[in-house]
Amino acid sequence: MEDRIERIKQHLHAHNYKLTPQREATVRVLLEHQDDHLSAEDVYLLVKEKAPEIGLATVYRTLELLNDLNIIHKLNFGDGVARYEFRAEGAERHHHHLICVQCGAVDEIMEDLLKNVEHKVEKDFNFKILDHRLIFHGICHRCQEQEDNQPLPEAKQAETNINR
Amino acid sequence: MEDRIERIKQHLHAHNYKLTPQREATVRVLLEHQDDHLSAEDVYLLVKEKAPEIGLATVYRTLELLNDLNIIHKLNFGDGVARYEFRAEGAERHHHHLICVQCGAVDEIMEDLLKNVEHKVEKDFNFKILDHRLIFHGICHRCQEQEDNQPLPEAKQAETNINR
DNA sequence: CTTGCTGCAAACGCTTTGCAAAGTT
DNA sequence: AACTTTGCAAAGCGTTTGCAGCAAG
Repeated sequence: MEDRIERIKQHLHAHNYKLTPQREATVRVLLEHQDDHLSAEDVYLLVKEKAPEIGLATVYRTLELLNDLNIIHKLNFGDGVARYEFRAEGAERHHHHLICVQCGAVDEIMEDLLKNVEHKVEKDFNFKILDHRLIFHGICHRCQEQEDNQPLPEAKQAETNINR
Repeated sequence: MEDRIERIKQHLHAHNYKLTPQREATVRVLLEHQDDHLSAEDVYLLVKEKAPEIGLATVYRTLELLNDLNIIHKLNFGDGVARYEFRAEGAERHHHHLICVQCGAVDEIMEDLLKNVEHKVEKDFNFKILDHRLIFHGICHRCQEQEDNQPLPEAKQAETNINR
């Protein structure tokens, strides 16, 4: 944790940026919620608990900075809100997201399943791939179990509502 | 073309909606630009050429309606603008998008490359897949050729700028 | 004459920006 | 002193909504 912060500090310094208290607080919140895909507003509210004087604009600026420096990753699940997650340090390639259309949960697949597909695309279309995004929409295992046990008459709508 | 319009008309009637002149004009624009991934604003401007009195709100409402009826497909490439494309009538499964980060072009792959990957995900994660989205970011074959011939000093930035 | 559809303008939610004050070197 | 960074408020953007008028069965 602390060593992670230290490395990020170095990273910022290397690009002539400072790890101000506000930035550090933001980084800590992100580190503590690595699996949560927080929106800027989420981050703002969490940072406010530690540093109540921080402004929303600063959070946005910090997130943009961290994204530009490739420290975090800006995600877009199509619901009109940007979400942010830490980028794995080991420079591992991608992971993918499973979005449940019933409860809105976002799970992750940590393997890169697309090696073969990528090769095929690069060859067939002569397209040099730099990055890819793969999102599955469906029903998560938790909701499937619920359905089996107690088939609710009115399905409760997801809070993360894609392409509504 | 005309028969396609007629079928859409039936489709609307079946759900108690009318194919008004404004809606028809919008559908025609979409039909004429099936490969273009138009934004709502794009559609609006094109429709205006034929029906200058139309309002932007009507275009939005029409696009939402057509999307709800599964006649068109709302897409999100992560640049903060919704884009729309016609859904293949033959109920073919998915296709994927290749977005060039240099010129902003959006090409399509018409095959579904993910059959195997889907099976694996459904089995390994017990996640019932309803839909998926796969987007590759990279350099399209056109820009690659340009680069080879005349390596420009300052790369011209794409107009479709993802996660800027 | 009831119902749906439209255009306009205002409102909306998320994000960015201008600016003066505060902090850092 | 020169330069970042900050918080606030205002503006920006794409999109949605309220409403009065219009169109159509």
